[in-house]
Amino acid sequence: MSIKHAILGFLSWKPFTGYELKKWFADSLSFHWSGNNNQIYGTLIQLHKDGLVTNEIVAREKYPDRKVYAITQAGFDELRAWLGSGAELPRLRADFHIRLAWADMLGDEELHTLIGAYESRLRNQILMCRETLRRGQAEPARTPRETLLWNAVAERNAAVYEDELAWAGALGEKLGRLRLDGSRDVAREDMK
Amino acid sequence: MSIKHAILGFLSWKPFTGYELKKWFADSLSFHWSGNNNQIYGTLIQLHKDGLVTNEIVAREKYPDRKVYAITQAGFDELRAWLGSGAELPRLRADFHIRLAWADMLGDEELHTLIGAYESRLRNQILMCRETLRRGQAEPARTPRETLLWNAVAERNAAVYEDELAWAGALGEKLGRLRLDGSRDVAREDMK
DNA sequence: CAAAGCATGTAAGCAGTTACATGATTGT
DNA sequence: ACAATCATGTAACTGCTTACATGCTTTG
Repeated sequence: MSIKHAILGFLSWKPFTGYELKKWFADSLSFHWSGNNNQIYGTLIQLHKDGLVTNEIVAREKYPDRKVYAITQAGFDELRAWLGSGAELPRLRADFHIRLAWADMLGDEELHTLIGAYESRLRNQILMCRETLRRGQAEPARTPRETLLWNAVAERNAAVYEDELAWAGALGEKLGRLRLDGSRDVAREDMK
Repeated sequence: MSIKHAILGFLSWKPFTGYELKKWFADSLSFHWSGNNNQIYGTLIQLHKDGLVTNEIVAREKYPDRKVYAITQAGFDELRAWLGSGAELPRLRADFHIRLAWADMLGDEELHTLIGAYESRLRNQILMCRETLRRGQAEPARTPRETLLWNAVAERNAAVYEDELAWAGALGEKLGRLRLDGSRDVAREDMK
């Protein structure tokens, strides 16, 4: 997977400038791209070379010129072919899980604090996702089916954070129980 | 996040060769790294340069020499410092979700097939995860707490695929319902 | 008057991937 | 005979990231 097809996707909707695409990527919580210039402008140049998009320079007073990109038939065909090809498995890249694998080096307090910090970060992210979802799915919304698809993706994205939060909470509790079942020394340490 | 700290983690357990580490990464379903040579051997060379590991060449009859890497105190300190630092948010990179965002171009049949293919891939992956979990958490298992942590991570990894499958199933149903509520033409198309 | 927005682009670098290269040994 | 395992390493590449560079305009 690369950002290429996502850009073609946006352009299949309507023409955009690099700057506008950048904002879409940067603002989206479901598409996990930073929206950095190098990648977007670079990919657009490549797509243009490959004949998948055309561009038109629109000069304006008082503001910089805009380079408006539009999808070509070849671009449309490429997008459609990609849609039909098999998707990769989803992949949760969770720094935190790698850390946990070696976290037995840490004391109970420290581990507990770490999990707590992770939970609070997750809670914050969930609030943002939920707020975005609540504020409406203005997005494309050209057909009921498209709206359903966009909402499903955004919903699933939020759910991943929520599930992760629930899992972290359950883990914290399990660790607490293990702590009680364990040595009295550990229990005493608990009282600071 | 990079593989650097995961390698230090393994070495904090006991000394390993690059070849052995490679297998750990390649075989793990929870650590999402391919276990390619370039990255592992390269990182080991870097870690050695930085004084975080030592290496000892062990010559053997009939087999190639082994370069056995061991963690140093500096490496241990680095690992511990990293563990204490804040973790990033988890990030589900799902090709399939990006595809769905533009899948309204596809016909009902085609979309249904696509979701079905994704579900079957997920089911397969879940079987593998569950089998690995069932066959026991031999892994490090030096303390009950470490076992708990490793199991929790593996469990969460499997759950992500299961949740994704449930979500995809629910999405398929929603699309089906929308289809019935929609035009008769679509319904007729259904009968092939 | 400073910050944010509009708009394009480049430089440098990190993390990770597949594939190549070598060569003995063991299992099917 | 062929494939897999043991074992180390390199080359070439993709995808993505932060930060830099420019310069005008609008908003706070």
